Amino acid sequence: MAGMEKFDQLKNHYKQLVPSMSEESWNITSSVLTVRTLKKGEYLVREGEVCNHVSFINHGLVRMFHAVEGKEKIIMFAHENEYTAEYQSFLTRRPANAYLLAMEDTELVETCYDDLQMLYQCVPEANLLGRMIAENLFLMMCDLSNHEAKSTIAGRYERLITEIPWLTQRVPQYMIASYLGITPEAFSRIKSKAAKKRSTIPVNY
Amino acid sequence: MAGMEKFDQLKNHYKQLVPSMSEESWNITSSVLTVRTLKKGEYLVREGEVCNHVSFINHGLVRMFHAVEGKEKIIMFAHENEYTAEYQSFLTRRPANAYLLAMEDTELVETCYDDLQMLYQCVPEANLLGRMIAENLFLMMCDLSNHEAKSTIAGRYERLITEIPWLTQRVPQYMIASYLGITPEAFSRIKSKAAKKRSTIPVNY
DNA sequence: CTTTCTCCTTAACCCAAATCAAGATTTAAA
DNA sequence: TTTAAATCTTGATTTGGGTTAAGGAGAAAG
Repeated sequence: MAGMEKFDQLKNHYKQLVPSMSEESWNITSSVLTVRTLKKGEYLVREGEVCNHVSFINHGLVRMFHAVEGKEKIIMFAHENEYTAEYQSFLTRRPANAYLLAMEDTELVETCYDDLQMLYQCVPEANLLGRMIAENLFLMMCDLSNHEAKSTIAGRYERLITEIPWLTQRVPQYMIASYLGITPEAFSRIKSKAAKKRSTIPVNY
Repeated sequence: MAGMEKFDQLKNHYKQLVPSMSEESWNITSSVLTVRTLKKGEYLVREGEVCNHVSFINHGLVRMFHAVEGKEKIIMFAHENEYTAEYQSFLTRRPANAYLLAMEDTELVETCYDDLQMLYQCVPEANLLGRMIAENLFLMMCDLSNHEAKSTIAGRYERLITEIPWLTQRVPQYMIASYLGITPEAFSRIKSKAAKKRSTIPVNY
């Protein structure tokens, strides 16, 4: 079947989570998958719409954000081999609270809501898989909340550049500022202070 | 069996989530449940420990908080007929980032990690149940994050007193302040302003 | 090569909330 | 009931980050 290889990344991901998954279960699963491509700047989901798909990112980069008083507050970034969705809306079937936007040309492998419910009924491994995906999403939210609660902005910045170095390569700084919950100006100040602190280490004349 | 009725609340909760659950599945499940009672002020989990149980609250009240610079930042409250755990630690088997503390004398019905994994293997409905619990936890985190992102402190306070009125009855205000992410002093001022605003409604002389 | 965006930086000023401090009020204990 | 502890309120001061504004550097487009 044409384009079958587009599901390979997702298949690998499934096999990692559930090594015991049968070929038959995979065949049923893959029969409801669809590929979608987005150009840089296109929306996956808009606030107010019901999010009807869970998407696995083959390649590309997506950001999720709230629009608050005309400005955007970025919640998260997602990239290759990760899932993305306004999963709250997807689960509750209620309008999304956030936007999802492709920041680069992006290829997705998607499952729609009804098909996923069908899989939960028909494929024995699906609930296990669904549990692991929900658990992972939950853990991600925890990490987010932990970092926001525990660190100063400066500390969170230090952590970000060491733990997610690719972010600073692929994302402009004003978006990182939004992700940290501050203005670009404040972010700029913090950066220069941090740099100054580093250079305060004693130097020989 | 002595104390069997202590599992009734949890059984009801399961039946609501998974009406099709068989008696046999319930019997296997209940065989790994244990009851624990805590006095007011006792810890369920301390930061740095691995959280080894998921707990269903029969009665009582629990708070979860981060310790940051000697002060506590409250993440959530949990009460009767809700689950509580440092679920991030429970899932990852890594040290907890937060404390869980009984704020009243509390009775819990618990499952330990190994038993739960066994249930996932042996009880067909368990993965479905586990998925629903993880999804619910995820949705709760989303709500939390949404409100923090979208509302002013004053707005979040208004929402709190209308949607969770029992909180103000059972929890001192300085803890509600911590939950909202502000100091008790700031909370006091916001409250008095909000009260003043209400009394500004035209009055006849 | 020059122009035009887009993005980043720096400075001056402002404000909401933190901090510091002192009382007042409520609750629990003795 | 009196005392002690915990909680809540109010005021004065400080401060981190927001806002506004203006200039600079890079990348893309012409």
